[in-house]
Amino acid sequence: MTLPERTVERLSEYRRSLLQCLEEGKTHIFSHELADLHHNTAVQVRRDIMFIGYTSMQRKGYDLRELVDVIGDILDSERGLNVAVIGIGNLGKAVTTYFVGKRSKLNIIATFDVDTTKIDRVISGVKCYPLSRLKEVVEAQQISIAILTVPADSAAEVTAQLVEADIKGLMNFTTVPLNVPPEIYLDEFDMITSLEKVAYFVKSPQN
Amino acid sequence: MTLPERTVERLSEYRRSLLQCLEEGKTHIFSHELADLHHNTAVQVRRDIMFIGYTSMQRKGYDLRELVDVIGDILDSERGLNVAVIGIGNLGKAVTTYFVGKRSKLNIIATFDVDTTKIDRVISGVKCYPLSRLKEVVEAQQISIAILTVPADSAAEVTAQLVEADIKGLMNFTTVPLNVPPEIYLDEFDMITSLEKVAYFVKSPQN
DNA sequence: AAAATATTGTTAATTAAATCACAGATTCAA
DNA sequence: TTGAATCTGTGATTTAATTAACAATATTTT
Ligand SMILES: NC(=O)c1ccc[n+]([C@@H]2O[C@H](COP(=O)([O-])OP(=O)(O)OC[C@H]3O[C@@H](n4cnc5c(N)ncnc54)[C@H](O)[C@@H]3O)[C@@H](O)[C@H]2O)c1
Ligand SMILES: NC(=O)c1ccc[n+]([C@@H]2O[C@H](COP(=O)([O-])OP(=O)(O)OC[C@H]3O[C@@H](n4cnc5c(N)ncnc54)[C@H](O)[C@@H]3O)[C@@H](O)[C@H]2O)c1
Repeated sequence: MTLPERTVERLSEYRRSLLQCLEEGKTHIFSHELADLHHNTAVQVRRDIMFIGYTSMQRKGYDLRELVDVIGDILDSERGLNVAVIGIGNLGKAVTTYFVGKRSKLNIIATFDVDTTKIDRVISGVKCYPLSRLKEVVEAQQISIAILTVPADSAAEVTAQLVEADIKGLMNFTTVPLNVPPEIYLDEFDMITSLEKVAYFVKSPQN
Repeated sequence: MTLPERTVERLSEYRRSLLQCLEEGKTHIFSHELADLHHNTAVQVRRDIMFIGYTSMQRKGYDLRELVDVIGDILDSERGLNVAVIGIGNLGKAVTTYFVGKRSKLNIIATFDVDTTKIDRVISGVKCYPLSRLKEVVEAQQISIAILTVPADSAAEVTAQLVEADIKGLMNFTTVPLNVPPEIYLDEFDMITSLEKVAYFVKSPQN
């Protein structure tokens, strides 16, 4: 059984808050507390947790450590997944720098570019390969996820190469919608849309 | 009447494709063509367009120019909205550089930081102010939207200042969920969640 | 100019997501 | 040790979003 997309997102968000609470020395949390940390209701939290089959200590709230582990069992791959960043410009660099070392189960282990001045450079310990070696490196290093940060006008072409290289999941930062076969999971991570949405709701408030 | 959030997002996406088609010299587009460009069905496209009250030339498809204008009437504010980027590190810099000059109705006109070495520096023509002048500058320059790219551990505090400065909309790039009063529109633009979602669906494919 | 075709706009049906409502479990207070 | 209070887990219900179905209309073909 696969979970609803929104539930997966919320679980990822919950986990971060839970880890934060653990660091602060807490051991348990109530559904309404977790709800308050997110923009969410206690029922929704309980429903999400029900989905993953975890049950709490009655009346004590959820055990933070246990819940974090259960979410990990759901979200993470046991051996972790390897990730590559394609196009190491302003955004690609920021993303790489930021992510390296953050999530133990998602490792950025390679970057790719066509700019010869960037090739072989190392950013936060991650080496930049020429795009021409994409397929070879993806295979050798078992990379399953690509983060696409190339210019919009090469996005389609590079995506074709990623498909060819047998990538399994793709997070698209560019502003053009991509086309991939259905077995590849694609997330359109679109800043312009999000900003325009904010602008719309600023202009036309809900209530 | 305000539109459903998802419809607003799709309209923003459609517009970009429509502008692209215009540049390529096309004048009309069918609902199924627009659907194919996005990950979407023709019915959904027609429904979205119905929402905004535009009707096509029967059988000729939608007039690109007209449709772009109608979407503009819905999404854009007549005089445009002013935007500030808060925290001009790796990500803030990338975002600022990228957005400046892109959308005519959304203008990044100021950035803010606490790092004295960054203050007064100009990035892509946009000046960096000390955060202490936030309220003053927001008011003077009529800034209504903030893009938050400060470190996670100062996010809450800076957000309080943004609320105090009477910002109307907020796009949060940090990894902590924020709390703002309900009249402020908040978009949690969360890369970690998106990447973890990709990882989950790579691990557990849908079909 | 009749028939076949293609496309929209919209009502109705379906599906998915969120919320309500409440029984059961546990704790606390007296 | 009874009763009130608190919190979870979940069936039932509601709401929201998507999809199906099709009449209406314009265009093309014969
Ligand atoms: N910077 C942002 O905040 C931002 C916001 C929204 C969208 N985007 C999108 O993200 C993408 C990257 O933005 P950026 O600001 O980092 O641009 P950039 O120009 O700084 O970086 C692009 C990088 O891609 C490399 N590149 C070019 N063609 C390539 C190819 N075929 N294969 C591999 N690498 C290639 C370039 O050498 C460069 O290093 C763009 O598509 C942009 O639309 C960026
Ligand atoms: N870089 C990424 O790709 C990425 C990805 C996901 C999330 N994020 C989040 O975005 C935020 C920024 O990331 P980054 O990589 O650009 O970090 P960064 O350290 O490069 O930049 C942070 C900037 O904020 C400034 N700053 C610090 N405190 C401030 C304050 N109180 N007010 C104003 N400015 C302040 C710093 O001087 C610095 O210029 C972080 O919260 C991070 O969690 C970044």
